[in-house]
Amino acid sequence: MSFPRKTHWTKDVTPELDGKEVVLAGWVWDIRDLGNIKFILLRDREGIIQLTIKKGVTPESVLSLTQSLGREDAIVVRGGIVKASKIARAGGVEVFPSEVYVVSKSKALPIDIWGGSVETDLDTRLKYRSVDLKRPINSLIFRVESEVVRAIREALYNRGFIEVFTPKIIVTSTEGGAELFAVQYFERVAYLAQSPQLYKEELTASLERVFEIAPPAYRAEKHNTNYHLNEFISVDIEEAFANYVDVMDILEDVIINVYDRVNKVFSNELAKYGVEIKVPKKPFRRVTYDEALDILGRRGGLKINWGDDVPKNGLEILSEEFGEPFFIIHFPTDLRAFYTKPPLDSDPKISESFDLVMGGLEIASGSSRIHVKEQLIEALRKRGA
RNA sequence: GCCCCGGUGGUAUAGCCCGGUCUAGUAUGGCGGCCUGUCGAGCCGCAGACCCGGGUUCAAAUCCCGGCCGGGGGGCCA
Repeated sequence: MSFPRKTHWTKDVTPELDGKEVVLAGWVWDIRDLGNIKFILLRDREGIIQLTIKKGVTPESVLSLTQSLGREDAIVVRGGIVKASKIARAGGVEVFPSEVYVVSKSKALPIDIWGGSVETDLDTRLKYRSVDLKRPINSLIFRVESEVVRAIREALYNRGFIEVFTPKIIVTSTEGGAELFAVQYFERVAYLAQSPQLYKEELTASLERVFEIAPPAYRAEKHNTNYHLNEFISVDIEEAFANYVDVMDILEDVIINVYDRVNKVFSNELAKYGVEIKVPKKPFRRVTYDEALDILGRRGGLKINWGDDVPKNGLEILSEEFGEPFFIIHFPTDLRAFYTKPPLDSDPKISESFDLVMGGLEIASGSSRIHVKEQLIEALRKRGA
């Protein structure tokens, strides 16, 4: 079957186009049939618009065709735009179809995607994931994710970084810590990369500033929380001729650009779900590890031994204290990866390192790297490598 | 792996403690009908379910045992 090419997203059909003709395409979200007048809500990726079918106005062929339409049928519609003050939905615009093409009929859906009184269990939703993704909130999540990644790239390209892609099937651990997934690599065993870290460091020796949005990184840990995954998208950057303070500065730009872009593009849609974006301001607060422990001990009633990592509830207390995103800097050297550079102020127990914390979560970490070969070898020896 | 909780139409649930009144209730979705301005549309009608196996009992959705599946907590981990 042939049908005309889609000319507009539903969100682009605005009252200014009153009297114009458009071709829309999408899925039947809902039908309200009042007999001689019928309203079809058409959904595409960008939103929902109302099609109005009216006896005496709509052509007979369209009238009879729309009799048999059902929810989630895929259709293409040619029609005229009419500015309508009475309708609350779809920006006060309705479309009177002159032609309707049914691309594909839908069966009854196995789950509720309309967000009424029935909330489907996650497990059932995942079973019918392609249907579940029709829910507007899910489509929004994917579109925001895409914008976030675009904003990260934008900020980093502006800072002179280039994007690289490192191997994901590797022979051994690149960073230590988390367990690796083993995979059969022909006649031998290989592992899925947990981090692009060491590749990144090698790349700076020629390309200076690189980043990778790893698709994805793998950690073989049997954790079962909503903030730990076995497979996740990581953003890694590495810069030559720079230290941890320079990197925090870049990170601030990246974070602010992400919030700013998402706010500009999605503030209206997010408001429907009660989400309001606050764009953080530079510079982010920087507290030292020692200060953080002190604050937690005095105001949070949380005692942490020097040398231990700040636990999750500690980060939550500090987030409450500071509100905005903040850095914890100068972690104990032994707490960080072997390539992290000590000493700070000639104290080898303290490193040039930072964590970025937002909303009680550690969302990024970084450090100056050791650039003297002998020190690197020494650091590896200390860890028993 | 450990502790706790649960599995009833497509979906989400009530009923289970205290077995019979369950011919299993409700909402939503589906199907059919009515309505020329709906927007969580409304109204009328129809179809649709007790996870599997065993046991107790005159009688099991309901009680007991086993299995399978799912949820929550905590542990490890970023």
